[in-house]
Amino acid sequence: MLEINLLRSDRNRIVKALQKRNLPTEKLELVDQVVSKDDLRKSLQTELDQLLNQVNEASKEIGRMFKEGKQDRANELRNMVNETKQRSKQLEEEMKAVKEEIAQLLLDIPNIPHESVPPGSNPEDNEIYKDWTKPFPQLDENALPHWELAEKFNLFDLKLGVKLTGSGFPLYRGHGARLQRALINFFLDQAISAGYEEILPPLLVNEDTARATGQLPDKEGQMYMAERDNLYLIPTAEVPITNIVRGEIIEEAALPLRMAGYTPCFRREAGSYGADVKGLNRVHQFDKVEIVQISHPDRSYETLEEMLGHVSMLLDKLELPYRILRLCGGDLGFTSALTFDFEVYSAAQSKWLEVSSVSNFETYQSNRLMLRFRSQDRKPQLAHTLNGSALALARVVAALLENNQKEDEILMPEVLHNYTGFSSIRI
RNA sequence: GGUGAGGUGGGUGAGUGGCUGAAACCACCGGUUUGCUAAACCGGCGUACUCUGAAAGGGGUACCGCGGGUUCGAAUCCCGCCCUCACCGCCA
Repeated sequence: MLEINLLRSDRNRIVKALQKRNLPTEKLELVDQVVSKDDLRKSLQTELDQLLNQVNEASKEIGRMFKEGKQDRANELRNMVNETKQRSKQLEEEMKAVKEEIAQLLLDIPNIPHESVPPGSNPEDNEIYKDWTKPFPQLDENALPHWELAEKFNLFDLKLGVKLTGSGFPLYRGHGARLQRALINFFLDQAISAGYEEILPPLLVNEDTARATGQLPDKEGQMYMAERDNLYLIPTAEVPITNIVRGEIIEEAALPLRMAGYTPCFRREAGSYGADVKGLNRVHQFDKVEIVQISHPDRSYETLEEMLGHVSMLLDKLELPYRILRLCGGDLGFTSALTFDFEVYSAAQSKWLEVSSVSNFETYQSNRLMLRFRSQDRKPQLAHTLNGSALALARVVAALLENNQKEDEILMPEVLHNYTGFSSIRI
């Protein structure tokens, strides 16, 4: 959520920045609606506070009267207070309603794009922030896409996944399973040496948690739910990890907080069929190591750079061709101020696959989370939150398999040898 | 799942209807003292909203797990929920 005070004090800049997202004009009008609703809220607040003050004062007086034995005067006051209370009850209800309306409106206003976000409405307008300049892997004419390699080398089985669960739930086996485990460990080790604290969070979260990071109410349909217990399967480790600091006030000296965690991720992802969802390109369950930072507002863009560096380093070590995109206004996530996507080139499909998304949410998340830090002048202030995938496994695996295939084996990048226990996959 | 006890500020913990936004102690911050450190002493020390003020500040309201209720008045009484601990049951 955006802060109302910001909408109030910097209205024109915000509306202008929001235009980059290609919002329909009625969305832009929400800004003014929120502010005027909030004006109403303020005046109700003032009036209500005054009434309650009257009640409090009178109640004290009644106590005194009783002590002094002035029953009549006390009863008089009692009647007066009862009247005042009726009015204050009304006001309270009005207040509650107005507050809910404001909250609802705020939920519909996306984050303000960073000034560097390019205008544009669809993925073609994303800016190539860093392109791949070296040659792509040269494959044989009869090179196979990863889902065929999987069959040939017995690495994962989508049909078995269907048998056990349903489509989009891959079952990895043999070298395929070991490669998953190797990548997870590799990514975690890299995060730890970059100073992240390793977190192994719960995979199911309650409603409060899902709400605080914005999965509810907007993306309710994207999550699997355990209805009997009112719990949600996490779509990303971002949800439990960011919620660790929900409602906290952190000492400034402790910033930045660096946390990283491996979890499976569950996504319902209704819709969309065809080539884009073949093999491991898009699945309902996949593994991911997520990195999260809680940063000082003055330094959050340095933090973002640092995280980009971390993800680049991982891909360099895996020897995968990749490019970095700066998302345009139209493609930018609802809650993000600036997002960079990492795409890996999967040579047999001749396709760029998104393997990481690194974002700075500025105070948009922390405002909802009530996540603050104590600044030098002792005043609590909203912190900035950032996160990124480092990395999502399924598509990395797709690219590794496709790019490194030889006639009767698939070579593993050197950095993984100690993790996999093998340097190539053979039949 | 059953029974019992309990959830108070950063921590320990007092508080069973008005004088309690909350004692005391610890931690923390500022000061005095001191060659330095420590001790001692003095002072400060929650959050949100709101009004007022140029600001410093001052006033008000709410918050003692969460939500409702009783009452002129609730941390304190009543109801529902959540959670923690102990014992029993079950269990990787």
